[in-house]
Amino acid sequence: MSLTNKTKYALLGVLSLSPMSGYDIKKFSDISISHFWNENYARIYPVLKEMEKEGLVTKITTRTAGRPDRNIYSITGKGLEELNEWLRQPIQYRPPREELLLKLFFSPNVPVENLMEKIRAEKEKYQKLIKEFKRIEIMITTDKKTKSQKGLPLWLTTLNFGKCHGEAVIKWCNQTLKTLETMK
Amino acid sequence: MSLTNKTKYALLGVLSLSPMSGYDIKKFSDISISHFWNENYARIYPVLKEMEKEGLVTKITTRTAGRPDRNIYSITGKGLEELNEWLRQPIQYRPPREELLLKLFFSPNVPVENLMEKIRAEKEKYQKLIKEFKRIEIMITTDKKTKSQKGLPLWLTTLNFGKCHGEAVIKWCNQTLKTLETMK
DNA sequence: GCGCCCATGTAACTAGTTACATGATTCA
DNA sequence: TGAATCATGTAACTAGTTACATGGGCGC
Repeated sequence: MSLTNKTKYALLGVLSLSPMSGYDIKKFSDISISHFWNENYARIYPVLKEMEKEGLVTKITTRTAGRPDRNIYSITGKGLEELNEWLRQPIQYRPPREELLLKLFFSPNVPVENLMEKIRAEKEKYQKLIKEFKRIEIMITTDKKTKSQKGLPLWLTTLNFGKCHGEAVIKWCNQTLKTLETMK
Repeated sequence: MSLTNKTKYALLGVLSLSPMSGYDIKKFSDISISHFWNENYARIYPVLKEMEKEGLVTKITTRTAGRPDRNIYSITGKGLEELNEWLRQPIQYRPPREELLLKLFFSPNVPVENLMEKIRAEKEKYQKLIKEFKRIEIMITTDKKTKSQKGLPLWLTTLNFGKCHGEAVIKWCNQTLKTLETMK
């Protein structure tokens, strides 16, 4: 157990909900966890293969006429164990890389209007995101498939994180725009 | 101009404040920008060499008895130009990877107490950080060397980001702890 | 006819981390 | 006496991105 290959655990997490192909995993993660976690095909396919070797998942290939074959992966008992073991471990934080703050920090000679442009873009980005989070919240608390799922309270918790975080960023943007205004 | 090698721009940014050795850059960034940007020696030294080749910095080696040689790098006109060009570009966002949220999302079968432990740790982490930010704010607005610097208002802005963000996380932690309490 | 969707994958690359090596000096 | 600081660097590795290749089906 390495604990460092996070892609592995993300895939195990998705497969713990339902058996899926690599393609399905990508689509599912794009609509469910992409606001806080991202995976792409170039990682998904090789890692699925590795996991099969390790006995964490099993593969069944299905054929449909006129469609490419699908490799459906199911999580095994061993996979569930490894996932749960990882879930219980404390969070490992990675060094932050906030490009916006890095740029701001070194920008005393950049025209204030350019900085304000960036802050406005940031604000708009989060305004849209918050709307998106609200839409998702309504969707998953309404949809029959999701609203009775055991995971729902925790899913709402991750959405709430997005909301709190977004509101904080917008607040900061407003304060920063005021500060920049005085620097004109 | 690649725009993708962010380490390069971080180093140019630091060197735009003052000529420094790789070692100095590391120490400086650890105390000034490490809360939102991190660099380590294994990147700093090779990137400084590349930048010298590109004519973005120049190197002077100084000797002091009983000390290792120091390679002092100074930013050139070309380096300043490239830095400023980059600073004006819009922010490039990287795909998020929030391990805490990823774990939460897939944790319906993890004991609630374990989840609360994680949230409490997160809350404590940010409480400490906010204290640290306050300390830094007092320091840089008091210290003679920093308080009259042109960059000060922007530095305070990055600190304020940390404060807003930290407060939001703590708020979310409190709400989440309440939710988890009802799931016991 | 064009472009998107389905579906799997590889190659080549860039970014970033960890561990190691050296060796004198200073401080507890 | 042992740990930390000064100072530079390399090797080996892991993580992650971008671009490419394949080829039928389907909607506009």
